[in-house]
Amino acid sequence: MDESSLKPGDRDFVSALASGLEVLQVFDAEHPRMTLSEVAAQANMDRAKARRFVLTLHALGFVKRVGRQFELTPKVLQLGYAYQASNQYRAVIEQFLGDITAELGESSSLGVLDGQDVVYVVRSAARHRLMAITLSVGTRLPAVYTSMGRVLLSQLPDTELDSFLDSAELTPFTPYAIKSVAPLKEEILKARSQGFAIVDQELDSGLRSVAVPVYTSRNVLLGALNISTNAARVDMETLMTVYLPRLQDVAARVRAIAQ
Amino acid sequence: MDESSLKPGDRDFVSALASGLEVLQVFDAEHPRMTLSEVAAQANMDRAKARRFVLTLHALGFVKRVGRQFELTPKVLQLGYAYQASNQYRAVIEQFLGDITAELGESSSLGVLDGQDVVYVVRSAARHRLMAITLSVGTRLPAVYTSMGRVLLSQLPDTELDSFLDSAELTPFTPYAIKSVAPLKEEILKARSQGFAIVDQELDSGLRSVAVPVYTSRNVLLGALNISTNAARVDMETLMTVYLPRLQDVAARVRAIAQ
DNA sequence: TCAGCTTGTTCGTATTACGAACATCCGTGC
DNA sequence: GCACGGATGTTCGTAATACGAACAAGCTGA
Repeated sequence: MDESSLKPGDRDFVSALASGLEVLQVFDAEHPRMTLSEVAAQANMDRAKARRFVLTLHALGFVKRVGRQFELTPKVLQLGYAYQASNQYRAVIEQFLGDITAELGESSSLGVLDGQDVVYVVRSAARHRLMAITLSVGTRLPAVYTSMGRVLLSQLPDTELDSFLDSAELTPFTPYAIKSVAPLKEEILKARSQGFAIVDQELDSGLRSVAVPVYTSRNVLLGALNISTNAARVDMETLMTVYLPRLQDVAARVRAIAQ
Repeated sequence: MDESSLKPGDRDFVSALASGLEVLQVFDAEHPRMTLSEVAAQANMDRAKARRFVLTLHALGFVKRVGRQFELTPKVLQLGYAYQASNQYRAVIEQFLGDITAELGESSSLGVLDGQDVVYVVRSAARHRLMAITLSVGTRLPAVYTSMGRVLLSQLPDTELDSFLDSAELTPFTPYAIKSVAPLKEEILKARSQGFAIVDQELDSGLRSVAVPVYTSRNVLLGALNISTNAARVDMETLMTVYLPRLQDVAARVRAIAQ
């Protein structure tokens, strides 16, 4: 089978499926419920076409109707379930992350690389934080501006890393954010030699995080573990001397059990 | 717009989307990765057809190829993200559930009704439990055999409850499980009058759980909160005198903040 | 009440998805 | 090493499916 993906317009590309998934994905945090016309506008699609997809998703149970508006049903969670269930170490990682949160009072996550983004796969949220970090499983953030992304990129072979950096779009979120490829690559190579990555207020002001890679005992990369903190509360020294060793401890314990 | 859903074969039903989603859903805990032929067999679909859908999902980034096999990518988590993000009280409920887990050392969840099932929407897993309860967000379990399901059913109007029970399939999982509709309805009505439901070893041997409904201050049902325990470790009295009040406390606190 | 805008729906047909059949690959046994 | 059979990969004629222009119905504000 040819390695390169087929494209829209190819005979084997089912454009109706692509359009239907496009419709499913226009429901987002900003648009949790919409009329048919709003769906069509968001999806940049003919109204009659959007109608068919919404009605089909409704018939399949993925969308429900409230008056003239539509919104997703919990059945959509099932679409991600197999991915979650296929990670056999997910439950134990969740437990370890919960330990971190219980002990340090910080949010902690497992993320994986997906295209240009990091996707949150497991998450243990800190409690009683006024400065809320609003993330959930499935959230995607640009890899280049997250500690997890940087540490995962550092584990790529050079050719893959260079290829990634060639096509990386650097759109700074804060004044602190890296703006060009050369310093970014330095940070990634630094993460490689250190075995961890710290990102300080590059994704959002006040957001400081540290991440380490987590491997199985057979050296298969499971993802990156991180702790997210508030820069006003946690200084760099605490991050390095308390939080990082904690992460490294968890990564080692996962490695000891994960084949 | 007609309230009754359209059916396969109707002109407005996009069968290609339905088939594509069917293919996406044959990846499950038992079949996390499959060849094209295996996908076709699981989906009960012509091989060439399954190929087109798998190739399209691959082109869209939802599926990746490993040799001759295909598996889901973390991008599928994005399909559920909007549902999660649209629940504006999710983060705070997650925090409260985390408190329960920290305090009692038990798993705690928020679930909602979806068809005949309860779907886990928020989950805080207990740590260091040898008797593992393997669930994740997106997991579906039969409403009639779960405490959350029973308590959610108890909040339905009578006509809806009777309609649900008319079509309910009772397939007992354990010797303790209710086998017919009359005693089930009694349990549900009991849950309605008590304001909570307890299910004891009906879903799985050793699994004991208690659930309460959680409402907003405007009396909109958000779902059910539960605590799952091991019957060998937690007796009924502790469940009633320690765990249940804890749940009711959380439900009240959610109500106080949730509009 | 009426007009204008939005939402809901229909149906002729262009285009798309279908599957039978052919092509290629891989693993096993001699 | 080679042949064979089964599994996997792909093509292409065409049946049928999805498309969108246009009509129908509903809603809201003046």
